[in-house]
Amino acid sequence: MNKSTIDSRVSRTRSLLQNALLSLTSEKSYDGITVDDICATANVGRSTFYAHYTSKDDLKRKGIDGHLRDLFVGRQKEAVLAHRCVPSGRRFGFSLAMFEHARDHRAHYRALAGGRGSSVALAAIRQVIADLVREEFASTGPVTSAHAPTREFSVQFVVGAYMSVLLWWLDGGAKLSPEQVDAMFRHLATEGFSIAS
Amino acid sequence: MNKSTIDSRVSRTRSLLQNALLSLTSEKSYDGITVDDICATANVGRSTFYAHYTSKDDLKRKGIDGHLRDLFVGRQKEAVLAHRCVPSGRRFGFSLAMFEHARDHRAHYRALAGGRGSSVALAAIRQVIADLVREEFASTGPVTSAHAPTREFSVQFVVGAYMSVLLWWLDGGAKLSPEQVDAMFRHLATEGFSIAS
DNA sequence: TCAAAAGCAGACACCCTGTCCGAAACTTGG
DNA sequence: CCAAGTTTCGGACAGGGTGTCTGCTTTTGA
Repeated sequence: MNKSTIDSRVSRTRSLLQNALLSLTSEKSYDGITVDDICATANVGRSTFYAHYTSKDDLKRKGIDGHLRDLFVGRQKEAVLAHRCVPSGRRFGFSLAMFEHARDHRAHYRALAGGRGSSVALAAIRQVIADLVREEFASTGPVTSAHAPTREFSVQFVVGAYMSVLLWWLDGGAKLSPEQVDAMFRHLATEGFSIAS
Repeated sequence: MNKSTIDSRVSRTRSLLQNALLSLTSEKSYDGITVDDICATANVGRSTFYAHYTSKDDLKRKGIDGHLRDLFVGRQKEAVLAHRCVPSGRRFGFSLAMFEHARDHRAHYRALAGGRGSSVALAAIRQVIADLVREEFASTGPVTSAHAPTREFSVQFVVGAYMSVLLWWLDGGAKLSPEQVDAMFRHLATEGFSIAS
């Protein structure tokens, strides 16, 4: 049997488990969900669960990774491409794509990152963004300035700001368009609050 | 016996438990700490624990309430005062005071906000900062710009960035001085990542 | 068709939680 | 100082979740 092809049973099981977790998350808090709950909802044996994932967090993490990959592997290419085609013109190329994606999958985001419990999901999303930012900083070179913020400091700054406005935007119902929040974010990030009145 | 006076054994026990949780939080993640760990560290019987608190979270909550009060109610006044003394010259006046405060009470912050889990404490701290920022924006007037970020958007942006670098700084052992991180934060916040090479 | 891969149920040991109890230790008012 | 009232302690207990393992059944794909 070819190792590279995935047994249909495997993908079926994983899909069932992922969906089960997703649907359960909208019913109760993440912490309150047990592996048993997930298996019962998915109609999958508990031992089978552990044959695929090492823990509940693992399931969630892999699920998020997968979803984010879908979101980005397709999208990000565009975004990354966009900012690379205009290397000096468009910083934070991930921004717009991410906002759009968040709006399109608002329910997902709510379930995974919403409320307060699921710190795992938030951390995962944060991780993805942090990687994107680091990559961008690496390609555009470090920020040169008088006060010389550390590279990592800059990353934390941007990621924190981004996550904050992203969640705020979603919690508020995403009334502004992705383009609007993207513009505002990019403006503050590049220009800052300079009193250049 | 007067009900209002507290048995010395009671206050002793509670203090021991609070301190135990505090010191344990700097060793391992909050989730990884068990009631047994706390009791062992505090040299308190497990049944005694449950005579005072209903759960680990209860212990944390009651501790946070007390500590946050101590930490902020007194200090916050200073911080607010500080930025009012130099209203136009120094944006984000809370920044330095907050960094210093965080360093001085690092153990406390770790325990209260450490890792990522304890959303309760994080939310409380975040709230305090958000209020300070809002107040500052209100006094210095809105940011005028082409892309016109919402007032609240700006608040979320700054608070998110601040919390992010604050936690990053603390998690890394607070090796940089408060003055340094303050300078870096203020620089990025006011100037942004403008490519003004 | 048939061997390999995956699924399943259930048992197991382990850990953590929260409750309860009686005995021992302590605090405090008289 | 003493005795009553409290608190603490340690251990036992049931309940529930975790993660592993095993033998058996089903499904897959060549």
